[in-house]
Amino acid sequence: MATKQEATQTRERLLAAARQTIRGRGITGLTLDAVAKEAGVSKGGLLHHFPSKEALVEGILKHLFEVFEARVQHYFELEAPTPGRWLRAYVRANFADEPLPLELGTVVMIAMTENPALLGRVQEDYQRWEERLLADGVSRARALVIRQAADAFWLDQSIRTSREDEADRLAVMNELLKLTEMDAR
Amino acid sequence: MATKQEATQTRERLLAAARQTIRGRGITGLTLDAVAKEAGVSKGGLLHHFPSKEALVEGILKHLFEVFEARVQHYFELEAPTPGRWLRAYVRANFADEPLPLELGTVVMIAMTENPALLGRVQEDYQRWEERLLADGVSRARALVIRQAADAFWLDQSIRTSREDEADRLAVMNELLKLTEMDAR
DNA sequence: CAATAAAAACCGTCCAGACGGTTGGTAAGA
DNA sequence: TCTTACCAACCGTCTGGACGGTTTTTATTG
Repeated sequence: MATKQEATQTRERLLAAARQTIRGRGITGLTLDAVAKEAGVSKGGLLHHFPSKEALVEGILKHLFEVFEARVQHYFELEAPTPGRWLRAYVRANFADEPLPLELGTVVMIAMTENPALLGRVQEDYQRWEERLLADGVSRARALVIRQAADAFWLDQSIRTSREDEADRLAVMNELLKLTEMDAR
Repeated sequence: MATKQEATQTRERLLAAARQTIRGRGITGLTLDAVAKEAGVSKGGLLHHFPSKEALVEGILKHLFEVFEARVQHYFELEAPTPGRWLRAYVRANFADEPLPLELGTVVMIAMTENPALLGRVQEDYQRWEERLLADGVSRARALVIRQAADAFWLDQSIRTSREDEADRLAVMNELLKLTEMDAR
């Protein structure tokens, strides 16, 4: 029963449950009890994989970063090898359908306001993206603007109560993609 | 001792204390006890002014929105009456020095993930801005991009550990201001 | 201008449940 | 036999909020 494979599965189930808990119960709803219950695991079991809540938050954070990074990579390969390629991939990854950014934003927020030290540990990844995005053949200021606008997508999407913003979403994405090309350095 | 004026002062002290609590103890650190203690008021006193935690969050939210609105108004009056005037005021308000946006973002986040109904109540204000920003003589897509990028400023600033990003900050702001002018409709 | 009624502005205590985390165990594979 | 993977019960503290009291302000009279 306790094979290594099943252990990893449990770990992933716990991470998935944590994400679901955030989606369903909000920031302060992310508690050990809730996550354990959501995953169908005892709290002791949860604490076996993540020995503290901080460790759990860090786990979610790292996992989401990894998923997001994979997404960027995916879109990068589909993108034409012209200046702004990384930026366009980054934009597309943010505007992809699955609601990853919302959870990512939430967890980043928790970490940010509550445990800056933790955030620092994950920041290396962020730094790597930053460098790629800024050495992408687009002016620094323009690149920063594009990244910021893309980052804010989840925020924006969450504030406006679900109107049929599909058109706007595409419009914003296309505008950002265009901005990567109008400013080749 | 408890004149109407001082009562309002207490209310404002409570709101200030709540903001300070967020800054100092993070999202989950925002508790009634903590706020009351920070304000030097009993918990009963706090609950007199804000009969529930939800009411407190709503109070902070409304207050911050008001402050921000006043800021936008202020910068609007300084701005040249050419297309993109509201957008430029909005950008400047976001990039102003005082660290309002971080708390705003935090509270919006709490409300957003935890109590969407509450957020809806404050959304009228947001809607008003939105309309102004979109009827500003700049194309819709461009306007949306600019607003999003401005919104994300606080997020961005908080994630990157205080490097000397002052130059970047100004660069981003100026780029956004420029983008309001390059796209007159 | 008192006298007084009534409302508003608080305080201090208490509580039931939720919180993060500990402990002592069991079962199974290596 | 030792380690890994888990469970169930439990602990001390904190949580949002209820409650009853007390003091101060305001409104209403005579």
